[in-house]
Amino acid sequence: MKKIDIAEVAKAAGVSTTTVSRVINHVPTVSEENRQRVLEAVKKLKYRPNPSARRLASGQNDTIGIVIPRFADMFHSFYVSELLKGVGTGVERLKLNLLLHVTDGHSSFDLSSVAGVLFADIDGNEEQLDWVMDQGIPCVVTNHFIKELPVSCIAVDNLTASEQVVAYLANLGHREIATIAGHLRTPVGIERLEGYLKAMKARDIEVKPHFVQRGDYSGPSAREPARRLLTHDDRPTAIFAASDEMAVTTIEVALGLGLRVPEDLSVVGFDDSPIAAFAKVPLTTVWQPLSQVGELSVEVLDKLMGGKLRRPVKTQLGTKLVERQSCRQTWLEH
Amino acid sequence: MKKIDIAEVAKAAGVSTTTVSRVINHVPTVSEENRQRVLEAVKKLKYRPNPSARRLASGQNDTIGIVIPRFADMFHSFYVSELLKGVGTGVERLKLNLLLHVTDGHSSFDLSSVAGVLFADIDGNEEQLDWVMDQGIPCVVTNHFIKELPVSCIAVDNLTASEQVVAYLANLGHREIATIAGHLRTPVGIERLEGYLKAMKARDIEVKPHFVQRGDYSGPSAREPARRLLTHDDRPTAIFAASDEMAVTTIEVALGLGLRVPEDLSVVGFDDSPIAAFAKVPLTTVWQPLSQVGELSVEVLDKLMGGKLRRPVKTQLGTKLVERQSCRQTWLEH
DNA sequence: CTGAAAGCGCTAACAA
DNA sequence: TTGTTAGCGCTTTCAG
Repeated sequence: MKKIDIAEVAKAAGVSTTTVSRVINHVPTVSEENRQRVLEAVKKLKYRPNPSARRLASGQNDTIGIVIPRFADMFHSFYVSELLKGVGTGVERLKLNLLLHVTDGHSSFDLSSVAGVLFADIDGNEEQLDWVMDQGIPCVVTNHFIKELPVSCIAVDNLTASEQVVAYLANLGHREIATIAGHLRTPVGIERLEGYLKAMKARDIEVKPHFVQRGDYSGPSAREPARRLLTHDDRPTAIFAASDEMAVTTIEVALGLGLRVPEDLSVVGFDDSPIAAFAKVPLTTVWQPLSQVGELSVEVLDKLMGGKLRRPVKTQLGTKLVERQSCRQTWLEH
Repeated sequence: MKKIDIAEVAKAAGVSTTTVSRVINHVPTVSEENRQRVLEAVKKLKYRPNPSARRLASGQNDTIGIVIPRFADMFHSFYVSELLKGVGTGVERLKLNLLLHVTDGHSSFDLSSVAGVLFADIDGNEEQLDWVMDQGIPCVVTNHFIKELPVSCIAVDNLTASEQVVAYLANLGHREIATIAGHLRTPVGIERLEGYLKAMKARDIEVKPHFVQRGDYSGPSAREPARRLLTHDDRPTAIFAASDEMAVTTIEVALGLGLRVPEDLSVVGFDDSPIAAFAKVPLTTVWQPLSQVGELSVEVLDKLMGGKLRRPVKTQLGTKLVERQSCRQTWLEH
């Protein structure tokens, strides 16, 4: 079974390769008769145009790469699924192809075969980003707002989101508001903490030293911080955790200590991951427009590739506080 | 800024294009001196070989496509993340590229640019599968065990898994075991129900008509079935739900009805999704080797593409029952 | 509306 | 060890 190329089809249809090419590419200047003959030949021979040859000849490349750092934990899984949903939508709408690369950090993949790159976060992929930028390949970074580099970033506004959480809690009458922060080596973690600090300050609420604890977003990492907070003489009436996992763990610790949630303790999470709704106490948390981030990123990348955008774009999308049942007004506590 | 091709580099390095090609492709028969000169020229000119030209000339294609049906619900998200983790690993190990296509069902994507296709389930993608098989493109289907078609399938052994659930429950002393099945139009749903039925029969336990209820895997879909089961005069002491979401909902309904879990009702789920561990009552459920499925699929596909495999492979991977706190021995109930 | 011919950038014999 | 020379399969002028 020999391979069928455009010439075979042309021969079978009794036309030139050019005409076949025209039919394939939907160029209108082909007589209906020829078009039919070509279409028939294509079907009969099961002809499939060679994409490499196509791209080579037309000098085009419509595939973008997306690099995703290690999927380890649940947060990343949820984050990635949501992001991918948006990216998938965008890619489909713009008729692009998506080359996926799940990286463990340093494996260099064939970024060369791609017209643009999307970094789903870059924690651990800094060198790859550098390389891509160095090569002048258009790229967009999501979830990681990089102020220093002239690169496009699409992320969620974590700072404002955290401020809103504190505002919400304060409106409920809370003043003893503690936080369990996430990793402080990434912008996300830093911003969530800063938002808390800023909002507290804005309301002239004192941030007692032990009110700022740290975890790493994972559930177990919040166990100790939560215990410290809740067994302290001066315990908070509300805790803002930088992830839903940590919030859920916090609730568990509280319950284990004989505290009632939300009666004795209000808890707010971040992410609105699936566990939030199913948790022992349905969690009030921050929803992020992750799939929008994905879709927008593709759009921006596409423009970048098309040269329709000269300067890097830096965008932050808003979040929404979703109220469930883990918070309560202080004056109802008694 | 003109485009740099291999000829430019050759000129700059004072060698032929062939030599440059050799250096790029790590062909050993190049003098150290020339190699260095080429490398320098490459760096100075920021030369990046054109992947299309490369593939065209070498007649190779090392990218595989993965098509993922609509991500709608949580189950799919979790399923996809896990699968992708495995696929990512496999692809990296085998030095393949991964073209991702998230489909809403019928959009035809550029499967032509790919040497093999992985279908992450095919619910709703039947025509695409047909087309790919028709074109003779190697492919592997996961999660969906297709007996009728000569196509490779890698899936989880749902039948045995369900049998084991019933066995587990029976060993705990339960005889009044009901089930809330999932979609019965896909093999997964059917197998989970069949496993239940088969195991019940094997133990000579009567399956009362109302003991077989149906949902669609989603949490809300189990609400009515659970209520029917639990408000029935002849209510079961154990319920096996075909998904964790449905199991969690079942627990909620039971709790709402004043039943205790696991004291008055044992519940088993399926998937071991993240919500299982965080649920109100930590859920005993079935863990599936999803990432292994992904990795194995890539391996099989690679062999298929390399012609190292003539017949389609049909493999079922085993599951594991993970015990948490939603089940209890019947004789402890009183 | 159609076709001949000139590449697209690279690889792979084949010589040297 | 190196270079010459054909293509790889398709698109795209440019005449007709």
